[in-house]
Amino acid sequence: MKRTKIKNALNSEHPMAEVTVKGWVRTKRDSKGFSFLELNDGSCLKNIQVIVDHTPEIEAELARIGTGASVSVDGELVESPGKGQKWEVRGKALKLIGEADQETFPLQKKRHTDEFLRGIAHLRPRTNKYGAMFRIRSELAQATHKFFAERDFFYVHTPVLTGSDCEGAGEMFRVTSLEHGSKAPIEEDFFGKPAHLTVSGQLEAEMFALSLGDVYTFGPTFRAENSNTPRHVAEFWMIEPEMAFVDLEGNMGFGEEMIKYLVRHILDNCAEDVELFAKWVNKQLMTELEILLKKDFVRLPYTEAIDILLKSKKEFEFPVEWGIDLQTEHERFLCEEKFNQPVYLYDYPKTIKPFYMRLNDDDKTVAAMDCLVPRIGEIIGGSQREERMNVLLARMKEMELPEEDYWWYVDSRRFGSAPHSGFGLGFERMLMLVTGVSNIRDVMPFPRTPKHLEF
RNA sequence: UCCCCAGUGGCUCAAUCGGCAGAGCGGGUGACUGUUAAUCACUAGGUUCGCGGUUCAAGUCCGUGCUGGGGAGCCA
Repeated sequence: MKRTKIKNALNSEHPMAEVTVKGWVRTKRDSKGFSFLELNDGSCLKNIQVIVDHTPEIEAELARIGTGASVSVDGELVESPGKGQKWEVRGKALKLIGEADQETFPLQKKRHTDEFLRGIAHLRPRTNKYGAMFRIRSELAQATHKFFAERDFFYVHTPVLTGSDCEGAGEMFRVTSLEHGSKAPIEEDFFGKPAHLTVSGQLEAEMFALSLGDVYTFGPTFRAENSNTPRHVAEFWMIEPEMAFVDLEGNMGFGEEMIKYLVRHILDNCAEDVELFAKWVNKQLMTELEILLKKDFVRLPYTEAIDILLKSKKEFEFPVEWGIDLQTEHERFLCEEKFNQPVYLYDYPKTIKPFYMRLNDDDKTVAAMDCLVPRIGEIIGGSQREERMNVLLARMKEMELPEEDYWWYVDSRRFGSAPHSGFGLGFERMLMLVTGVSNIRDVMPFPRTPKHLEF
């Protein structure tokens, strides 16, 4: 018989004379003459309760069934006479599919620490919390595409492999098909020149914004930084919209609209899973998200931010003056203490920002923007791009970038250039925002961090 | 990479001043005719992260390495 997903069985409007459910046993409770099984198949947070009488055939199966085993149950869906659930399955036939040895199966019925579960990342989606996490992750990805589709954006697949080794100041992963330790000249390597994993699809996305209008990329991104923090991983997913004929203000407005849309979508579509996080992970979660949805994001020019920091009379480890790159302590003060809500900082000094950001009329600042949210820090980083070819070339020269490596990028300004803007939004940080989880390693199926390439 | 903290049974933790390694949960066995992290009884389970040192004696003190966590830096 066709399998009914537990989610659908639990949401059933009426009893079912014949039903088959399959899933993993969360717990088994034996009595004389009958047993209860709690079954979860991942379709939703809740388990379905199965009751089976101890016929000889069923008893033989039950003897080998414990927490973690996968089973199949044929029976009927009936209203449960017990408290705690509406429906239960009265099992007629019970079949063990995959045994789980109780002596060595690492998941128990009790709560485990996140640290322990990280060590068994291959099994943690079988827990309530991580099951909920990865259902939300899936929904958040779907919502991202939905958001863009509803606004007539095109989804662009920018390359993961890149040939420019000066794509950014960040450390990049080298890609090669040569043997380790090979002394062969670079010309003999696969591409005949140094190849790396992408740190951003932005430059390529810009080419498509200047042809398809509104586009976005959504894919994996790599950073070889030796970072050991709860906010950094070597491989993560980034959403990067790029929009033609949009200035910095439009860019910030769009980012705010997007964050609010995604939060709203998850609250509306993953209520049960989110509730788990609000209850067990972060008690302030719902309050935080309500504030985020209700208030307009603060818009604060960098220069004013420096002013606020100077006037705060707060002792910072890193002294504040105009021109510095803001440190974590500064960002936290502004976002969590001063405003306690999402804050856009914009118009940064050109000296601390990359070459492609549009130079403002003051000749000192560029049209950059960062969106900071409490608890997470930077969730969006973006800018209006420099569309004036002569200014762009001057900036590249200033920063000693080899023009020839960017010939195609400069070409987009040579032919039919237009104002355009975009930003990058860290997908995992967005997940941390909606779930209240504080370590990025716990919002990814198999996180990659320095010295960790297990699974 | 730097600073701080931690590592004891499968998991979460305890162990006084350096003096017999323990509990709860989980596992196993049994009891129980509607359980809900079921309950009750019995039971097994230890290289106290590795290496070296101090000491009559080290889970405990010292050195070192590894692992984990937190903070910072790095970070398109």
